[in-house]
Formats: sequence, structure tokens, C-alpha cells
Amino acid sequence: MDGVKNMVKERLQLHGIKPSLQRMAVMEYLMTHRTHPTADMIFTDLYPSIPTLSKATVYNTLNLLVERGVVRMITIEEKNARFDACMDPHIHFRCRDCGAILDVDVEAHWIPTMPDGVTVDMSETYCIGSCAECNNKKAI
Amino acid sequence: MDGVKNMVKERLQLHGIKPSLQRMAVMEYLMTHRTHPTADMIFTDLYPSIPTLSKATVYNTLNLLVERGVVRMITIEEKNARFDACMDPHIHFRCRDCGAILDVDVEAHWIPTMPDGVTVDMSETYCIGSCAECNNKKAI
DNA sequence: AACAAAAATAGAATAATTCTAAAAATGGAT
DNA sequence: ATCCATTTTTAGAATTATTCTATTTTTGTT
Repeated sequence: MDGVKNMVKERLQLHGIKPSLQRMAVMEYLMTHRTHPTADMIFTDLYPSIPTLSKATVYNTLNLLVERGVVRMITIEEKNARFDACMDPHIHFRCRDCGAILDVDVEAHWIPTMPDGVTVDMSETYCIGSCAECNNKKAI
Repeated sequence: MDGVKNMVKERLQLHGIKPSLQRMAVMEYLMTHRTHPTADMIFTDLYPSIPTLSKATVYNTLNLLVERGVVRMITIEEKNARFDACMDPHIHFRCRDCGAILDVDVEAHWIPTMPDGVTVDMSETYCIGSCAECNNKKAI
């Protein structure tokens, strides 16, 4: 039996999500690809191995996963949402030049002092700039 | 002469943007409406007073303003981009229940320690949760 | 095997944004 | 003022990410 598949299944069940073939595939994809993929990338990559897969299913699954708090949706790019199954505290950096999105580990997320009565259940920080490679190219 | 219009004009010129009627109108709108409007809201509100206004112009102008660093684009909502002319350090909070987007003042933006070679030129923090009013309603 | 509930599917519909090509406005130089 | 080049605006078409709808398939239970 495949260890990864078991982890995937457990993680879904832990959040009350029935582990169908398609949901397992999307979840496994996110757990093994730390590339912050778009819904379309996930669909395109999974399609060859699940030829009956529909884009609607990918969207349905991603929405369900986000609702249940199993993955995060990243809106660092205006165009399309990106998804991330890593729930350890980290922030995202986008390189203005090459478009890469990198994880940057942090001890904990920053939650500024909020006005009275406001409760926060999640926080995201996005940094934009130039990555090391792009800075290197410019220096030459 | 109108003081606000002068401030608007100066702010555009300071960033090398020719202050056309349309650009002034969009910029003035953003400076006087701290509601984080979408492009569509800006268009709809300005249209009555500038009946020749085109949506493309609103988008062109907003893109120019963001490029030149005069306003920030806020991607706290997946659906549409929102815009903010206030460049003082503050973060945005979105209420999951009523959808309101609030400003929360901070001393300075948080920029975590980045990997070597990475340079950051801007950072945004989004917090999501429930606002005071919605929390109140739930408590009753 | 029969049935109800849940999940997946194809394709149409929606909506935000960008693109295109043409028209209008602007700002010199003559 | 007039001509010309450049910039800006415009309307509408095109694009694209996402959601919706109605149907079919799968799953689990009696």
C-alpha cells in the first residue's frame, strides 16, 4: 500500500471529507507539488491519468478543501487563485520579474492588534519583489 | 480653486502621470472614497458626471496608477481587485459574514526575514474573520 | 436487486479584465 | 491659428477564470 495515499486519505477523513478517487487525486497533487498551482494546472496534470476528470470537479474539490480548512487559497496574483496544502506557518513571495511564487517560513503569522470586537481566524502576508536569480541576472 | 483637485493633480504629476480629466476623476474618487472600490464601482459612480467615460479607461488608469506606485491593488477577494489610494502603512481585514473590508492601522508592514538575495519592495497582510457588528449579532 | 443520497460530469452561463482598432484630445513647431 | 505627431480615450469584441445547471455515475444501504 502506498504511504502517501494513506496520508492523503487520512487528511481528508480527518476533516469529514469522503475520499473519492478525484478528491484523493487533487489532494495528493497538492501535497506532492509545492508549486502553488492554479485549478487549471491541477486539471491539466491530472487529466491524462483520470480521463473522465472534469474541471468542475477540480473546482468543487478545491472549494470544499478550502472551506474545510484543509488547504489555503492564495490570491497573490490578480488573475487566478492558487492553492497550497502546506498549513505550517509561512508567507508567500512573488517575484515581479519571473513570476515565481516562493514559500518563506516564519515562526508565526502576524496578526496586528485589531479594533475591539473583531476576531481573526486567518491571516496571509504577501511580499512582492525580485527573487535571488532575477537579482543576479540584473547585477551582471 | 478646489483644494482637493489640486492635491489630486499634484499627486499625479509627482509620479509623472499627465493629469487628464479622467485620471483626475479616478484619482479623486479613490482619495475621497476610502471604501476599497472595485473598478466597476468607480466606473458606475463616475459615469453620470462623465457620460463619455469608458470602462477601459478606468482599467487603464488604475493599472497606470498601480504601476507608478500611486495606489495599491488589493487582492483580498478572489473575484475582483480592489483599489486603495491610502499609502500609509495599514493592513486589510475582511469580514467573512458581511463582506466589509476594513483598514487596520499598523506602525509598519511586516516583512519577514527573506532568503539571501531576495529583495522586497512591497508587502500586504490580509486578515479574515468576523467584524464587531457581525460578532455582536451572533452573540444575541 | 432496488433505492436514495452523494459525487462527478459536460457544457452553457457569467463576469472581470484585456485587447483592438478607431476617434478624440493634446501640445508643440511653424 | 494650422499642421502634425503623440498621447489618451473610447466602444465593443475577445479572453479567461470560475460558477451554474441539469444529467449521469457512483456509492452505500435495505
